[in-house]
Amino acid sequence: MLTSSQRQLLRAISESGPLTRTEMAQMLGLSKAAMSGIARDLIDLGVLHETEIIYGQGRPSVLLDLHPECAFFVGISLLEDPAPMILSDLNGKIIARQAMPLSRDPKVIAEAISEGLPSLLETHPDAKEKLSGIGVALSGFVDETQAHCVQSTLLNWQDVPLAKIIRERSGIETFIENDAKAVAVSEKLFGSAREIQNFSVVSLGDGIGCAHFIDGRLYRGNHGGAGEIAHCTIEPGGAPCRCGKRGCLDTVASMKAIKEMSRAEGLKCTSLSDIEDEASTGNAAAIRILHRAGSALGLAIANLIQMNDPGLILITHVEGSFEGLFGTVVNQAIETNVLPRYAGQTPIRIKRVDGDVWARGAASIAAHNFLIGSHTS
Amino acid sequence: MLTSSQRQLLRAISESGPLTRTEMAQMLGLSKAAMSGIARDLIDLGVLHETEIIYGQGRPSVLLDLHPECAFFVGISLLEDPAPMILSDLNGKIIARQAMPLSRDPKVIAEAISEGLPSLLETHPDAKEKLSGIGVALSGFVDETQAHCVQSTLLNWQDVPLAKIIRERSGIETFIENDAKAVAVSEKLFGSAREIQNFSVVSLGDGIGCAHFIDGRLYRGNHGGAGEIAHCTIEPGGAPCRCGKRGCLDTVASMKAIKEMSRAEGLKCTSLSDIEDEASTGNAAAIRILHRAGSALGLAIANLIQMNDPGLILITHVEGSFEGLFGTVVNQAIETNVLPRYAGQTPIRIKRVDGDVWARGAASIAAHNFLIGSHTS
DNA sequence: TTGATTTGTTCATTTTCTGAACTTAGTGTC
DNA sequence: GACACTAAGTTCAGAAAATGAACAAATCAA
Repeated sequence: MLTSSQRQLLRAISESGPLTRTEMAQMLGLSKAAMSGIARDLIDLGVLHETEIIYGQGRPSVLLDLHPECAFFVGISLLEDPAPMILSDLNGKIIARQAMPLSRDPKVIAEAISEGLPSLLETHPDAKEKLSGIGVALSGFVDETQAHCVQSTLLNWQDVPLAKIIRERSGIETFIENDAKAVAVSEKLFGSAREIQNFSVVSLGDGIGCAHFIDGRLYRGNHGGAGEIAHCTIEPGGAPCRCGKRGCLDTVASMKAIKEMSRAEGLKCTSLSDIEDEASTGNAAAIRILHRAGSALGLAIANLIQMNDPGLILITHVEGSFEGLFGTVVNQAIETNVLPRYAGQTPIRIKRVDGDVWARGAASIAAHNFLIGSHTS
Repeated sequence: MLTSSQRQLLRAISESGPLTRTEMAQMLGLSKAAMSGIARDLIDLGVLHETEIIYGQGRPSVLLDLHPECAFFVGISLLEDPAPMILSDLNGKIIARQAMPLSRDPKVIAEAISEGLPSLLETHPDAKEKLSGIGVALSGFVDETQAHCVQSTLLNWQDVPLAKIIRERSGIETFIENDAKAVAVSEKLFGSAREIQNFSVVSLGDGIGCAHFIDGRLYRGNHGGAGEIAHCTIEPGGAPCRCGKRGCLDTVASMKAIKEMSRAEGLKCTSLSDIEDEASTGNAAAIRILHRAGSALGLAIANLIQMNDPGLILITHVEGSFEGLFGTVVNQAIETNVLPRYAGQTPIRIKRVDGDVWARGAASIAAHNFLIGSHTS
């Protein structure tokens, strides 16, 4: 078990990248003497290692960084069938990847994970010994201990103690998390939001997910529902949504909605690019659909900016690109719906992600618990 | 200066009310031995005192509570002219109240405060000696050190180091804060949100303000702009707003907007009750106005709930009441725009506040800095 | 009255951090 | 190349904060 100071240090390095001992001492507000000891302990534990030597005036300083292979993590996404299962190191690098059948029965899932583990761990000589946690990403609400799935429509679950079941079957520390929140954590740990304390991730796929980091910590909300942007009412009195109300963002701007609207207009559409292509040739229906979806998403994001004033909005998307009409409309809708004095002040970063997002996010949940712990401040 | 443990303890008592030493030890995760010493020190300092004795099995336990008169605070609201100036104790009780002329010149403000202080402090024998801070509430953006006013349209300020100016002139520790955020802090310290970690305050007056507490701390946002709900677009393409864009919540649901719309319809309206009265007699224009305003506010609050999943929404209002049509429409709009599975899960509390809100909020900023400090976690 | 029970205190010990002096390993200058 | 100069990192004695175990205190229950 790590001490509180050791955790703080790991967190600082995770945010800032490699640091010298003197920098670390300043950041944590500790003396050089104390820092010296903490660093020595973490080096002895194999968690930190010396990397570069920086020459300047005076004695050269030594950069310390996390040792990427001091711990390994397994991430599993329960959002796809078959469910991807990856092995990652402390840098978020994917070392191996395999799949397991998806099930709705928690015990069957635990069994499948346990059976898949040996072959996954075989891919790296140290992985088995240094496996430090399993993370699972799923669609639904998760409690703040990252152990219980409170509710999942997709999996038809109510109060399932999934983490405990997997932990007992596999013997490995396990944490679960909502899909969008897992992606946010992976962006904070491994991605482009490392040093940012307040940011929101909006993940655009078949559905729309969102999660907030506030003051450097994932904000889960009082019932685990923070970031449920998909069911914000964007078109009052609009199309009925599967959630029971009308005009949700999900009914207009999710990929599923875009595809459905296209089909209704007689356009063939298997991905965003299909409609973008149609729109670029001047097809009025395609243009209308993209405008409607883009304006809705932009408005929702603008409202998010107004409400929470994040330091960054990170939009992740799987399909197509943001170079076309859709992206343009989204950006413009954000601009026109944000307080003019603020417009452009909040960076919007677009990131195309691959099929590993969810599994990588899941692994980052385990990594986060290893590095920083869940209940620290 | 207080130690970190002492601060944590004060925070816990401020949230939970009086506690026994054993309860405190459990809450902070400390040993009884450590707690014993910390409590003794704070009692010696006059900050804590023993109140009630609880009899049960075993040795009776002693409740410790904050000593209300261990510190006094001055709160000033720069939102009204003349500017109210109050003296409050650590319970938020207003001990004395006076006023000073409002000015846009920071130096004149500092001067007026310093000149007003002696007569204010005279009202209580200990106040002068135990004055622990001045808090100032204003309309505008404030930096995270609560010292600089980054921008204020109302006062026509840009980067004014108001806290420093007042501190230098008066010799008293001073902090400034945005109006809505100050109200949120006073609700957390003195009001009905004491024990709640995640909540949002929506203050309805001539304008609409909003502020969030997240994980027990005021969330200021990356540019101090968190909670700018008034300029969320609620009616896309709607009425032009003084901020430069269109359809802001402020143009439909603020008291100012309601009054203006009423006037445009030929209704005389000096307060919310006037239109409520008209509506109750069946006046179609009045009903229309209240419906429009109420739906807009309700939608904005519903979106807030979806985005942030707070544990409580506290709506504060000065004029009229929420018993009439307006309140009904607001509540209904919230219900219909929140994910049905969640509807009713987030408590909405309505609170009518008096003319002291802003000044009390200002005082609570000083009290918060005394009790908890600004940069603790 | 006696035992059970739980709060709160005391004190020796451990853990964690600090401050000051010191060592180390370079740069810059003559 | 010898010299001062500079800044990083280490060492070590001592301060500060927390712990654990034993104990004193104050009640209830039988």
